[in-house]
Amino acid sequence: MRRIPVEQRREELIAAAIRVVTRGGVGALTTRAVAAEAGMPLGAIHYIFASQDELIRAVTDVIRDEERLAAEVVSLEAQTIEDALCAGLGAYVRLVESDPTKELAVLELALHSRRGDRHDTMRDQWSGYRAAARGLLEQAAVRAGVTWTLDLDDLARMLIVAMDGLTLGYLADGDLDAADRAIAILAAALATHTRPLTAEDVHAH
Amino acid sequence: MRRIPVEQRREELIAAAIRVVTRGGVGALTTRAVAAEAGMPLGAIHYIFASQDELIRAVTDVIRDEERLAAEVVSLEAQTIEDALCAGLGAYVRLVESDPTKELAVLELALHSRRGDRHDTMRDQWSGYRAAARGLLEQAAVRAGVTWTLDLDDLARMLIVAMDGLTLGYLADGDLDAADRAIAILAAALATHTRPLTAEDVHAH
DNA sequence: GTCTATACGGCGATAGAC
DNA sequence: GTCTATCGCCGTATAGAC
Repeated sequence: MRRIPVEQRREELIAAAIRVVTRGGVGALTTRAVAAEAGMPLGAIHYIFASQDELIRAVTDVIRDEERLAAEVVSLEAQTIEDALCAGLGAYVRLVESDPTKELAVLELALHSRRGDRHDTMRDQWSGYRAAARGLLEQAAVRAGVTWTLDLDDLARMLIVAMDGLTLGYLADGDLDAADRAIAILAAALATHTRPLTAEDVHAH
Repeated sequence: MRRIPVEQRREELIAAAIRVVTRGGVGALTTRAVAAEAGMPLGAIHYIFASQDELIRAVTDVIRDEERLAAEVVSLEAQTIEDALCAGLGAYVRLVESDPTKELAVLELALHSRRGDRHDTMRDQWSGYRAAARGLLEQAAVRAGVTWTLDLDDLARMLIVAMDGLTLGYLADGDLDAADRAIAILAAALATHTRPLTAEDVHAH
């Protein structure tokens, strides 16, 4: 073990912690469990992370970045805004379906960070989600040749509200069909707030 | 203490547990903390609840019933569907605003119950929320003299999706104005799916 | 029936051996 | 720099005193 550089060891510990928290929830995220999962001695954690709380913080940050990355990968081939939104939200729900406990862990970590003196962590996390959503909305509009008629930040917030709600709803009953119906209603509603691009819009750019 | 009937003691313990979990989260919901909060000896818990898990389950159930009750109390004086939805959702978000840590605890408990062998608990809880939402939608429609043009269960699900998302969003950044703007978008969208009552509708009843 | 005292294990953290 | 041994704390659960 002596030769492993600190940075790699740090990453391995975080990866192990993510597996642990995914499997057993925040309550199971203990230093002992992480060390065992990573195949490292217990003490290894404490000269990389000053405390358990610092480890949890690092895990939360990594998961946030992973999720943001996943969102940016979504490529929307659909032509209309409504189809694009249906496809995007549908893909997201199926991501939750493919690994529900992971999403459960994300929510648990977020709520955990909201407690105590780390309100900022959750604020930043959701702020990042909304920024990603805003980017997707812009991209979809360009592709469909339309422009949004409501404030983009408000629409992005609406989209994240929907994703959060869909996540909780799916975790509760696992009803994928019902989620799709809710998505259809929502996509149609958001698509209402677009209009075709005019020459002036193009010029304004 | 000898004279206190079991039922009352049970209720006091649950009330104490709710205070504890509201204050410190699921992680703080320990038998010692609850006993101290209730001013009872540690042992008192274990001949009322077989285990800590049973106590947590009881707490979850009580909170679920409380929330359902709160939802049914909402009286909508607004005349149009859109106003009624705005008022109802606005009132809900302000309930979250008035006691964020309580709502945080509700979510933590739900996610906690979803882990392990109690998937049913969260399913039933959300099912109850949707039933209440369905009732509110029906009531609001009657008052406004309209009828819904989409499946009521789907609309009710949409409403709960929105409430869950709004809750998480508000907990993240505490932006009440932004929540109101999202609510306005949503209320307008749902109001789209109504039409005025006709003579046939009245007759059908 | 009610409560005390305690057993037992898992936890985070650290001092000190290698 | 790396790991082991251990401390003190806190959790659940229970055996037995009142």
